Amino acid sequence: MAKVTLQTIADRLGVSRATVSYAFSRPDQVSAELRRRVMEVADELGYAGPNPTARSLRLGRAGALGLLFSETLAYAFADPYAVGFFQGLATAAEDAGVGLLILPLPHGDKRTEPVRNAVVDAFCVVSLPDGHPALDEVLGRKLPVVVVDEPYVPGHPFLGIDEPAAGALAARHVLELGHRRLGVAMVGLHDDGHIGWSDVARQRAATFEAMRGRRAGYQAAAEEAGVDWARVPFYELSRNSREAGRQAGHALLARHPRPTAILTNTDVLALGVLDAAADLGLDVPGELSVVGFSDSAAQDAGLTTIRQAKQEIGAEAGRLLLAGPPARPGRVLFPHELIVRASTAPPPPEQR
Amino acid sequence: MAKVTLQTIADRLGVSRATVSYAFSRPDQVSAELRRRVMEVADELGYAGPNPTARSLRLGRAGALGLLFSETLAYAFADPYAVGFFQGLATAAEDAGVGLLILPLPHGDKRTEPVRNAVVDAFCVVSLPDGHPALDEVLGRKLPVVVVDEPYVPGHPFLGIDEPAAGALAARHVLELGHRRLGVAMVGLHDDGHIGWSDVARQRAATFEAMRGRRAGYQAAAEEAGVDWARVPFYELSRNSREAGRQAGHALLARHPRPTAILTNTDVLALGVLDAAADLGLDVPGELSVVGFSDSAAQDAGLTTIRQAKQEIGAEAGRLLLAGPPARPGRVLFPHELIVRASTAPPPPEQR
DNA sequence: ATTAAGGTCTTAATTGATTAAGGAGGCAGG
DNA sequence: CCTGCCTCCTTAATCAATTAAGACCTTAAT
Repeated sequence: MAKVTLQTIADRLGVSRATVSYAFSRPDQVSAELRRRVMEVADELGYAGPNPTARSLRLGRAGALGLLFSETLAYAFADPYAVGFFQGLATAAEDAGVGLLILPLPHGDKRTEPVRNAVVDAFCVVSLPDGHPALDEVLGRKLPVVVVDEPYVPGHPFLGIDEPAAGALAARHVLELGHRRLGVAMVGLHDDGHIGWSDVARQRAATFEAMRGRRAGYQAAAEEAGVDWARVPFYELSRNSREAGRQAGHALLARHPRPTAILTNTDVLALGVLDAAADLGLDVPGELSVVGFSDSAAQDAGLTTIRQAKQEIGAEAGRLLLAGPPARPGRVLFPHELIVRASTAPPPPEQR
Repeated sequence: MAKVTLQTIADRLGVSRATVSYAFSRPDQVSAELRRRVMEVADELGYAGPNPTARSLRLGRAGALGLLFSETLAYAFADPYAVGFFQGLATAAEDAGVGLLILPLPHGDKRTEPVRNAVVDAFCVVSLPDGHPALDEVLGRKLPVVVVDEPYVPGHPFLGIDEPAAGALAARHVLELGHRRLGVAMVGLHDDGHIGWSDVARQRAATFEAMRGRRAGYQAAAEEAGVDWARVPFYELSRNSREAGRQAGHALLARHPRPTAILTNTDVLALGVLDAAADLGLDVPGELSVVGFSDSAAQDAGLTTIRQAKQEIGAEAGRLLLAGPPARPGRVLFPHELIVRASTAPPPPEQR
């Protein structure tokens, strides 16, 4: 019951290892009769087929794409946006017949061996904070890399949306409806677990590039409309969950004067804000407007949101990595659009 | 710019390859000075670090777990139950510092090379139909395997719930409330894309073992309560989506006499049935009771459902595969429980 | 009969590392 | 001075395959 290799079979049959290899991988190179006997002996010995690792080594292809998420996987898959992206990527991988190796980013510490030891042909990096050690590790592997959403790495393809523009689009929507008392709830700005109010300095210091840009878009649109951003209550979350959104909603809606429009970072958060509004008996959109982001969980709730092509981004990432070398570096920005549903309307008249 | 290996560095420095290997993997075996020079030259040559494939071959460990879903990945991740399971598994993998290699099951045909060539230490198989060729391929690899949900493979650990009991529990709940006019909407019985009514013969011939068992539980409970199962309208779906559930709901609710209780296979389907009820202006639970399954998307909608420990199952699967050999075969059944929420109530009095 | 062409199998190089065992040199203790 | 023990490095086996090139034999064409 020891290890069975090609050689074991070859010895049994008194032929060379090469012949057995051919019998498996190139049947026409071997007589039908011998091939039959090879298979017979293989079966008898319980041979598991040519060892994929050895094969990979010899062929120089791993047959897998490495995938790196910033978050714990358990958390990433709770986010409909991530799931959408993942579906796109998975489809591309499927079409190419390669696997998707999901790499863990160990919790707090910087143990990055999984990245160093990953048997993959290329990496797809999604939403890593600036300067995350795993990114260096990935770049050190000298394999093709594409980055999705953040951070932009000069010299490698980047896929995402124009975050400042998208943020501004969301903000401008409520501003144009006449809102002046804004509130913001955002997740994924920093990596430090902070939950609560953030001043402008902290907002600008966000370590996640995409969210930093999105927020800058909010601010730009607000200031363009004459709103003093420093006065806009800004609640930061560390988890993207409906419950977190509700918490932020309660915090924001307890302010005096109460915001008439709340911008959120994700649809899931927006749903939580809607919950908070419901808790307080506030009419949406009559007394409060809420805007989500991603159009990932917005439809059923009638949420106004920014739609981004998550699946397309995933599919394109896969294509770039699987189509060989000519993936030229630079940012590829995908379209986004404002989807107006039933969660936004002009502010009540008495609110100006 | 050719390939840089340990040997390249060794040659440059006039030392042996082994020394360079030690410099990377066992710093204490080499003088600090030499190690410094090794790193320097490695840097200079753009060495990407010890080749993981070669390393894997030599060490005999792949550092990854293979994961096989029956469905297209794009589809699997639309299912909250699958996501929950996956979270559990991912957490276990993360703790062990191994990756998760998601393998594509090519669409229609039986191209199973991805399974044959997967560089993994073990396989986790989830919800494959009876006799799926990929399963044979997996077993042929002679690696540790655990099967989740289906199909049971003698000689390998199996994780899941007691499906017939869980199905019976769901059915008995509405039967005990007094319902006699049942309707059923199920997905994932067959692999053939069929959508529409199914007679008992077809129901029993389902190729997915778990769903077959669950359905048998429904039937057993119904007959126990004196309901003629052959008369219970049974609508089969091929996709687990809210839209599919709505379609089934409309079909079932158009029957005369109209069912007063609808059992569904998944929470997502149940949500769709609720949509259909809303379309028809039916009061739930006043005029119609609906039961979901999995407690994966039921909470917000106030859905009565069967809760199963998805994450625990995933975590346990990971543990079994990563803890080495002593995973003894046999079925491990996880607990399930009935969660009664606001979607079930006694039938309206005039309905008997 | 000679040569060419196939068909079938073998030889041997190659893929890129890890690691047990051993050798050389330096230093301290007896 | 000899011995033993380190420290640092080398030798060489090993992991399990793939594949170009060549050897050998048979058959068919010229």
